[in-house]
Amino acid sequence: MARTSEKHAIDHNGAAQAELLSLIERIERLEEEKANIVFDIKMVKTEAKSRGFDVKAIERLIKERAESAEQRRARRESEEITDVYRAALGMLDGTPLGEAARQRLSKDPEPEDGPTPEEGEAEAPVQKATLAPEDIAAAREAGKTAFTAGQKVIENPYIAGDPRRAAWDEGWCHASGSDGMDIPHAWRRSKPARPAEKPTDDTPGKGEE
Amino acid sequence: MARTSEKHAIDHNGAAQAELLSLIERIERLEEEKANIVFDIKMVKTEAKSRGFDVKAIERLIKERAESAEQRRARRESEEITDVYRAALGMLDGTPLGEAARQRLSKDPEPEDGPTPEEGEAEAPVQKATLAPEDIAAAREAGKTAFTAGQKVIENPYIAGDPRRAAWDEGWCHASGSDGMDIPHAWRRSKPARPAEKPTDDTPGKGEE
Amino acid sequence: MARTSEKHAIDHNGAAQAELLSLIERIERLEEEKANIVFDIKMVKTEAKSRGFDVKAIERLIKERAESAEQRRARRESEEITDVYRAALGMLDGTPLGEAARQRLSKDPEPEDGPTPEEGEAEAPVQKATLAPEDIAAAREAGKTAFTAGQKVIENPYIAGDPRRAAWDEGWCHASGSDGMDIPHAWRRSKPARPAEKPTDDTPGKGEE
Amino acid sequence: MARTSEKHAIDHNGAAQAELLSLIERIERLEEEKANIVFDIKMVKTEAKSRGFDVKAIERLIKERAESAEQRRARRESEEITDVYRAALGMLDGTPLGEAARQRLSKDPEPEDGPTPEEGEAEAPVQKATLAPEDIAAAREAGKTAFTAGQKVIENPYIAGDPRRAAWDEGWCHASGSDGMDIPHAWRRSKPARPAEKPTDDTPGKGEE
DNA sequence: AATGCTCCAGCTGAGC
DNA sequence: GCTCAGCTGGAGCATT
Repeated sequence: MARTSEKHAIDHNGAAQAELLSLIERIERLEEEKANIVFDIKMVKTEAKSRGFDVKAIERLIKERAESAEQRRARRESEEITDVYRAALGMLDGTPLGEAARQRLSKDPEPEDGPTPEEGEAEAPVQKATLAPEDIAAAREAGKTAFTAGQKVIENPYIAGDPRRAAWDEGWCHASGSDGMDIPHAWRRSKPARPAEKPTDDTPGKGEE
Repeated sequence: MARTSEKHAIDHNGAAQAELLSLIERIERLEEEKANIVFDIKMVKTEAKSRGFDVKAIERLIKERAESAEQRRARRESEEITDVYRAALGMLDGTPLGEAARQRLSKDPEPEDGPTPEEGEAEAPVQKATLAPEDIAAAREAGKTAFTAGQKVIENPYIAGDPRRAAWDEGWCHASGSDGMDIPHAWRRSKPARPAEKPTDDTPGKGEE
Repeated sequence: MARTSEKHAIDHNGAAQAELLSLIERIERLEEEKANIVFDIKMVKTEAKSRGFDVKAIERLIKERAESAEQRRARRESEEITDVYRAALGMLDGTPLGEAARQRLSKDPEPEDGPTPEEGEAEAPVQKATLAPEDIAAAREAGKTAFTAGQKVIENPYIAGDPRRAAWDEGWCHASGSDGMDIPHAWRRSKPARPAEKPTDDTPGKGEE
Repeated sequence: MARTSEKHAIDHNGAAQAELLSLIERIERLEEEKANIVFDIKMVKTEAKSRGFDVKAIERLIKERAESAEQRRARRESEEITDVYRAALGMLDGTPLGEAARQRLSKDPEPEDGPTPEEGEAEAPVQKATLAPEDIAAAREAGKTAFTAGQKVIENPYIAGDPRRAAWDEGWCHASGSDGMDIPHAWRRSKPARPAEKPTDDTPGKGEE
């Protein structure tokens, strides 16, 4: 320990140790902060749960919100394809096709043959391209109005595949949230007695010829 | 196991070592087999990809097929709730509500007040309970017929929330697979030119007043 | 689009579905096999535990045994460095330096100044290079003899840093295993504090040799 | 959004949405902070690497430093047992037994037969219990002195199993760090090619108390 | 090609 | 006793 008289002994020699220690302590400090934050997150989730929200759903939403446009596109596409495959394997049981999968399936296999002129009939099956933004906006407003008028969300007049369907939904939901009364029941995690649970046909014969 | 008269060397002493070694070798053998299988799985996935399938979607399906009834129920519910929340936050942008979420939202907030008599109007919004299995089956057949007749999948006559909608879908899809021609284009992973992509406005202002 | 009567209808159409289903089922089959093996591995580990072995240690050994030479070298070096750092931070508390770290630390800081001729004194601190293989072998034999003579493993005459120290250890250990009686006590997981750990007999059936 | 005169306007309607959004945003905020910290940690590690430290070793040390006493004990024991097993399988090749494993192996197989009176001979194989703290301290000082006198770390006079061995090591290492000159060569990751690692002295500020 | 990063499943320890 | 959160280990993926 003697080591002569320099004052700067300690801050010079052993520089490597000091450096190492410094690095380690910096990391430890950061790890501690991180642990705090992780704890906070857990607390918020606990709170959410205690208020009746589905934490898993919240987590999924947060993930979606964080997605970049490209990631979102990729996820959407993958989900659509899953729907298509699911339909192919006869696994729909009870769950209708998602809209996007519907669109994908309805795509003409030989699109290069030209446009599909029969598009444009009855109710609303309109090509996205042919709809003006104001049509979309109108549908949104219609949805709001519908909610105000007491209509149900399932009374959306647009059929699947029509972009106005989504817009109407949004309008309805928005109105239900900010203009109507609180509709907490639909928001909460249901957990209603779990009436059936058992007699469900467990893992049915997957057989599919 | 003989272990008779020998100087008790190899088979007795070192019993612990032998035991240990045996255990380790058994595990190693199993690990090797496992590695082989993992490799095989990877190969199959590679093959699937090379044939144009979306491996991620396949993995999702395999997971679903392996689910127990309870797990399936839980997953479904969580997905529904996610939809509901997504709608609440105005994140639908382009994706209409899923059917289940629609049902959930349309549930009367005070179901204990009695049945909802106004149910039963126009097109097809029928309560699941009131539909006989033969109705479902009929819808399925109708779907098949519709496909044969050249109708598109988006022309499903049943509105969202009607269980026959899913049945019709299944019929249509089934027919499209086994009675129609092969429709590979819709099945394959699209990757079609990615026409837009471009100035993608990543993480747009999430602003939703 | 219809395309009705071709002969190759069934074996062509739905080809994509059939292909998809085939791929999925192949994967499922493999996954099942994998699950079986994973289960077997778990069983063996359970057995090992029930016989008093430390499963974590066994896993570590299996990993080491699977290592390539290069991986082994890398792991060793990283461990040495950890020792060196640990020493630097005064974290040795009770654990002496590992041999390798000792070597590393004893390396002359300025190796370019020339060889370190002062190497070769007293007890045994001999350079690896200067030791003939027969010296190593002799040390190994000495270890065996020492065990037979009732010496303890801590009576290894070679000092740290001498490669013969390891050889002697190996000889001693080998003798303790194959020439002596089984010495199970040292092999078993000690659990000294909690003397009885209750009459717990986890996974009971599993024979206790 | 109007929300003017209703009594149950802001604090009632849309309450669930607002609540949900609030929760989600709180989590997002925290996640963002967390991401920042994770990034910082990565940066520090990168810096450490660029200064020649072995990041993996640093991570290991941080983990050890964070361990509770019980965890530390458990880890130590598991490592010892690994050594013992390794020896049993003849995997020592080149690596002598660790001290702890040595101790464990030297434990009398039948401790219940009575105390081991032959303990206490020649050089230093002293029971921990019989060593006074001052003996340990003395060994530590001896280690320091030895370093000052130019001795090598491998010249530790205490044999394996003697607690003073570790103390001597600590003294030596401490002296090598704080009283000697910096001995960076032994500290650095050995990458022998890059002899100097530049005069890099990034981010010097970092308090060196 | 090799490395590092990220995600995911499976396991373990706590807590109601 | 059961669940559940945290964690470790591994596989896949992107990058250089």
